Amino acid sequence: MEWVFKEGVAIYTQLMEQIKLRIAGGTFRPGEKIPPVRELAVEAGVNPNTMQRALSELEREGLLYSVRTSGRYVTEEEAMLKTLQKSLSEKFIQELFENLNKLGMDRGEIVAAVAQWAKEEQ
Amino acid sequence: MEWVFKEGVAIYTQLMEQIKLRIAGGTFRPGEKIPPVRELAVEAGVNPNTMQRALSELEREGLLYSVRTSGRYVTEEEAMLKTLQKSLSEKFIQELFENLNKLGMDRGEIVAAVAQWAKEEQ
Amino acid sequence: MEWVFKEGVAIYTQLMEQIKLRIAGGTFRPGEKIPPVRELAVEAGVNPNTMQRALSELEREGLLYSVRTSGRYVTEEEAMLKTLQKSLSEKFIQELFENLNKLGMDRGEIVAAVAQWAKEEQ
Amino acid sequence: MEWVFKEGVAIYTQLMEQIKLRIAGGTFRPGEKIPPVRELAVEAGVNPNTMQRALSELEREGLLYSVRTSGRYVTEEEAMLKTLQKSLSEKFIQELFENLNKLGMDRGEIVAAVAQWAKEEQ
DNA sequence: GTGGTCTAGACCACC
DNA sequence: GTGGTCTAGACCACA
Repeated sequence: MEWVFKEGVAIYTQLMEQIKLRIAGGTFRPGEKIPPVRELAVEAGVNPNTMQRALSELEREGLLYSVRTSGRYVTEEEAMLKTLQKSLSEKFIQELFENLNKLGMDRGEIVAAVAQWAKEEQ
Repeated sequence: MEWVFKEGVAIYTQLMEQIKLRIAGGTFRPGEKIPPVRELAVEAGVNPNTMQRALSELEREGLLYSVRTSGRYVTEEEAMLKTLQKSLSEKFIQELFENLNKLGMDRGEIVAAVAQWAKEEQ
Repeated sequence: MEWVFKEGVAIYTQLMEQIKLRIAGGTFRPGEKIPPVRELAVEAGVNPNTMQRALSELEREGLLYSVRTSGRYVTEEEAMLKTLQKSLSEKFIQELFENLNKLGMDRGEIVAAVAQWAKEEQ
Repeated sequence: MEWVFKEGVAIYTQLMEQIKLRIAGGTFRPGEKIPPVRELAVEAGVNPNTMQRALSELEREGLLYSVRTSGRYVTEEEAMLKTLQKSLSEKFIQELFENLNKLGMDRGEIVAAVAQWAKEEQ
């Protein structure tokens, strides 16, 4: 995974997004331990405090929980993970519609184009 | 339009993307004159040289052409614009599939979700 | 107001408590602007980041809100402030009962002692 | 009992307070031997000299007395213990009034709130 | 070695 | 000058 940040958007927010993706995508599985703060910070090329903040916020949202002296773990609540997947996928789809709308495509055309793409690509 | 840049990606490349969007989306119409380099540079909060490079590259790609002492214009070649729209929309669609694949969705599910979204949102 | 901290309890938590007291006690009135982070930090003899964290948490709790480039303000929601007062006063009373229980006094004795104190002191 | 200290207040003073609480609360009973200095010091996570000072001061106040080669004992004078209990409880009550005054409650309200609390809590 | 906290100092956007 | 963010580096408690 490559970490590319956008200027003008708080880095810790973007870190949260990336980690959410890993959770929703199954790179970090329910109940599993995730790498220590410092390791994730190094991987992302970011100060440990910044990564710490991102993880703390995710903890507050209930996606992670931390065990003192042991590590951080992904929540085991299926409902929460389902919700996360749903919200992320809807976000992506919404962005697609916004972008393609800008290109002058209407709903029908977008749905058709997506279906076509799915059929053509191997 | 807001300009948000990604760290670690050449800015002129990102400028090109944004301008392509404006052309494909009709903000800059075929045959129309686009704002002067300096104006675009100020708007984007970027050095005029950087914007200049982005525009030159777009000229090389044939999307723009410049008329000495007059300014830069959007190409009038319909085919080129069609191609641009097509490539941009395919890029967006491809990204959608990549992202939703990460979330564990297969093609069928993605197409269904997109169709569903188009139906539900007012 | 003197700032005395307890070892073994996160300072930012104690800062939150003190500021809550000021809000509930009317030192910081509803809708009013509170002093800037840096000023409060100096007053408390604490790093600005620490005070910042305390204030951010209070914001998350809804007791404060911040206006960029202007300052931080106390919420105007009466209900929230009422709740704060209630919870603080109950906390104090509960602590009193705990302490006096340790001294071997039962409820009746405690209530009597409090009533007595109120009568005697000028 | 957990030992939590306040920064900016002499530790031996705080140790005295805690030990007074144990005496008044009956953890250390009249005439009983209390644990050796070193043990108390370890328990409190404090230098033995500091604990020694706290105990000496309590001796000066008459709450403890030491028997050479044997150890330290809690005083058996009932009057003294009664006084201690009284002063501690009054201190707690006074603090309550101070805190609730800050919240804008007057004496009547405070007494009422305390009585109410005693009635409601199981 | 883990998460958690704190400090010191810096930079940014906004007005 | 305001709030907000980020870095670098340090210390702590816990097991």
